[in-house]
Amino acid sequence: MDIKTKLISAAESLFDRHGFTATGMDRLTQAAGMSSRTLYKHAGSKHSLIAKVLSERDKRFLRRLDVSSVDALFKALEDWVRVEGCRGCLFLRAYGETGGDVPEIAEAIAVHKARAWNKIQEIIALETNGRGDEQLAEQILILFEGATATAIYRGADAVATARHCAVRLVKQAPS
Amino acid sequence: MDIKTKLISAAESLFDRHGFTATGMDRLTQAAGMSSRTLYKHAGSKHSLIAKVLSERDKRFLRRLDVSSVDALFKALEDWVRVEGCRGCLFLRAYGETGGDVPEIAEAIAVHKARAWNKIQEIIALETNGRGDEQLAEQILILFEGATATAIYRGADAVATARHCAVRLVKQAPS
DNA sequence: TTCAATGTAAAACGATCATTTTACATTGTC
DNA sequence: GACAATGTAAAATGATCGTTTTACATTGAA
Repeated sequence: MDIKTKLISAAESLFDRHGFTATGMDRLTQAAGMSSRTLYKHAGSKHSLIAKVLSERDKRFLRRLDVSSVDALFKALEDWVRVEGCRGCLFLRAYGETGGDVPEIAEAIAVHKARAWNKIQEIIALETNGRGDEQLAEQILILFEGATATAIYRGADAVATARHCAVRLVKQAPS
Repeated sequence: MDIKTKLISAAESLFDRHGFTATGMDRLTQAAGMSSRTLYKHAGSKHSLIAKVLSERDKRFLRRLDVSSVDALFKALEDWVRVEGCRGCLFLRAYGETGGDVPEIAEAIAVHKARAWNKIQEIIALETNGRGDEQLAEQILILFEGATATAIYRGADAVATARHCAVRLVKQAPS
């Protein structure tokens, strides 16, 4: 595996498991199997590493959400949670830990949330024959965020519940 | 104001604004206006202080949720967000930052989530003539968590959207 | 074969971490 | 008027933080 990929994926699991601030560079170098000199050559700084981790996760996550129905959207989230577990939205956690005060991190978060929101709007447009129902899309977004948060302590079943609820909302929408 | 109250309320706002791990004891003593000796006399340790902050927040938050309808429940959350702002559920953030590895913190989180879940079940029972509709209650829980998470980046309007959605779900439920 | 790139290992950097300690001032109470 | 409690101010603790540096090994291309 490419050394940069190895670093970012090791960092992602440590950040997810223990939090961003609580994860020190020592533990990071050890998990990535490289010297701190090499780590800094590739990452630049811890803040920059966090931003890179978030950008990679954004890509990986949205690749999974490449679907065209609300049902499939929540099915994809359910799969993600069952495979990767769930400790909450890593982007919102990064926001909470940094207070939104680190520009490159705040930017990565904003990009991800905008892309997810666009994806949901796109799916809603497909399912309602092109009507741009903002209200419905926001309801689906809230269910999506809610499923992610609730899955932390109630497991993947919460995502299934959100899925049924979301599908019903879409069915009831005027098309 | 009582010195312990002052400490815990200063700690709550710093933790909420900057995160738990990123907030150092120096900043804490300064904000609370007391020496570190006094702080440790009352708090015991940082972990214990975090647990106390969470317990106090649990009390304060659930006092606001002392209502008997789903509509009032989300109205209360909306008020909370408009008054206090929203950086996400402080309990889930504490879970994310500690990885659930600190027993006294994990316990405070579990207590809060159990109490909120019970409150929602109680309201659903009231609104459906005593039928214990677990599925509906979980949907409301997910909307509640989702509103809290979404409000971080979309503001209090997201809570209003969740509110309308929740009310509709309850109306459609068989009673 | 020599140069530049890319890596490791390990020490050093000054800052900050959570926590304890030392020394002292102010209380209210018996 | 002595005592215990409760507070402050500030230094010291040893550990750990993110980051840089020093010294050296390996490699592939010119």
